[in-house]
Amino acid sequence: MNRSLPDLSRFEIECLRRLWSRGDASIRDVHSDLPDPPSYSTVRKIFERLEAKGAIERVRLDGKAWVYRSRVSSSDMIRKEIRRLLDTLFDGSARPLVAHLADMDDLSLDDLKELEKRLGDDTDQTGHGEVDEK
Amino acid sequence: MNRSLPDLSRFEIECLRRLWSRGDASIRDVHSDLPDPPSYSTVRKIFERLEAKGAIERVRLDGKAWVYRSRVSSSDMIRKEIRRLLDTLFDGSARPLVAHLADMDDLSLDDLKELEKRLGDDTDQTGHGEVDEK
DNA sequence: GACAATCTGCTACAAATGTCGCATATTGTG
DNA sequence: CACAATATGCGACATTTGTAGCAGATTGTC
Repeated sequence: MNRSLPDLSRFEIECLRRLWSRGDASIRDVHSDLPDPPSYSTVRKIFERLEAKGAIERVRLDGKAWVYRSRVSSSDMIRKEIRRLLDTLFDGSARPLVAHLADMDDLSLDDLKELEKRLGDDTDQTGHGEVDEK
Repeated sequence: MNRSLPDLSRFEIECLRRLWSRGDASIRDVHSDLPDPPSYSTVRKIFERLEAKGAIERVRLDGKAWVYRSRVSSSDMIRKEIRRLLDTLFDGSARPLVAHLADMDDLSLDDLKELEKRLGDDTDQTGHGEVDEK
């Protein structure tokens, strides 16, 4: 069971995402990947909290810098967040979400068609794939 | 232009939703609609903040209680939140979101098909419709 | 008109978040 | 080996959120 994924803040997720795409990485790495990064100290604090929440762990020392690794899969976390949104905005159902999405022109007819096709097979089609699964 | 919708917290949105479905309502109304309500005082504080953020306004006095009204449309706020999720989790694109949704079994092939059909006409098909638009 | 009910305006807090700076230890380089 | 660079451990705040209690004003009811 992977229950009880930690509750993460927006920025914490932002940082965690870099870890997902990088695989193991140092704070410096993540800091430089951030689009509009705050001070290095700030990112370090985020890592400290992510670690306290059990979302990441230190795997080894690279020189004098720690190399971190995500302990939660991106899929699980993404689902958790989606569920959260669904519960906050609607009553948990996904339909209205997608309807809004289409309404926002963020989803085309073609997108829908392709997703439909994908729903046929049951491979992971999230377009993400676990980047960092230990 | 309705730009600059206020940033609302989860609970603030939770309360705002009751206002959306109720139309004009008092704090007491919303408080009793809440599934697992904190103290009345707490809800009042939320209203105070929603008002400070410009998300709601007082429309009249009913007895000695204020009647509030949402100043933001549910659609706009919902879109804002969806966008926020999209930006936080993915890189702003909706496709992976829907893919995950389907993956989570929250969206069936039929749902997708119906949405597809809906995309044809361009009526509001969010299944929500503005409940309270002044 | 007296009173109980209850709404309001304030105030207070604890916890979570976002943001940093500093002093010390460690390291790679010339 | 001496030093500049830089990662770390800690501590410090300001804001935002969630939560609540109190005193005084207002109101509906008997």
